[in-house]
Amino acid sequence: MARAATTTDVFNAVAEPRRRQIVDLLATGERPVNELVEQLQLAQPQVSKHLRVLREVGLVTARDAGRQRLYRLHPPALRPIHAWVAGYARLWSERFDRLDEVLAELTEQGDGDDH
Amino acid sequence: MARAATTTDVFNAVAEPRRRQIVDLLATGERPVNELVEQLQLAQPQVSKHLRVLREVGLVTARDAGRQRLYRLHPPALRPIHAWVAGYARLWSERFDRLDEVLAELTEQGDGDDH
DNA sequence: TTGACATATTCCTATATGGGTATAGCTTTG
DNA sequence: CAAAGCTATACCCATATAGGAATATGTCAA
Repeated sequence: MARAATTTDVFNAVAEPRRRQIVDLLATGERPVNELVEQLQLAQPQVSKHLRVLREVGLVTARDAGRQRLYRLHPPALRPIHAWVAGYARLWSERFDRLDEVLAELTEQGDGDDH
Repeated sequence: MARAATTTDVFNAVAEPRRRQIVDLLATGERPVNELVEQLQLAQPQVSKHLRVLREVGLVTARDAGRQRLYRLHPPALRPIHAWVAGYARLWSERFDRLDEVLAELTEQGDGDDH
């Protein structure tokens, strides 16, 4: 067999540097493909393809605005990654041991929303 | 061009499900390839190959023990991923807003070690 | 030393991209 | 309606795997 499809897994989607760049660019807010192309110094078709992947894993959403299409970041899609890595964070920093406690407390208090 | 080499990037190394499984198995402690093969239900050569990738990105270290080779997890290698994702964590949970403050405080106090 | 174990490599194959280029599909403007 | 602007797709190509199978390498046991 070959590799697993990147399109169905957030880990894979984000493993591609360009796509991480796109995510970073969208961190500040909605952006048209147009602008991403410019910032990334990459051909428009390539950018559209990366956006497609990001859309399929739920990391971004699109909205039509005239002849442009505005893309917006959807952070919650990163949750699986965060959840996985966070489990190891305390293994390299003692600070996170105390953090576990803090988190536990905060969790009891209120509930964070999902997207 | 084609894809970037998975062997030089932790994000890519961990994008592969099997390799994440290996990391998880090593989370509890040192393990011989032998045992990983059994747990993963995967052929030995494949496991050795995945271990090679993990070794090259610094996620695991190996130690010879008789005819076995014991692999040990090296969590700090996950730092880049954690750093990147953590930045987005507060975007899906308000709890993390307060967490930012807590982190800032803890950072001032003492410094965590690196591996 | 020979044979059983435990791992790492090598070679081969099918497949999933990532980028390049051309083009189709829409929308707005003149 | 025609021209121009903005995106998404369709193809084509080179390349990096992930697995499979066989084999090389190194170590311990009889």
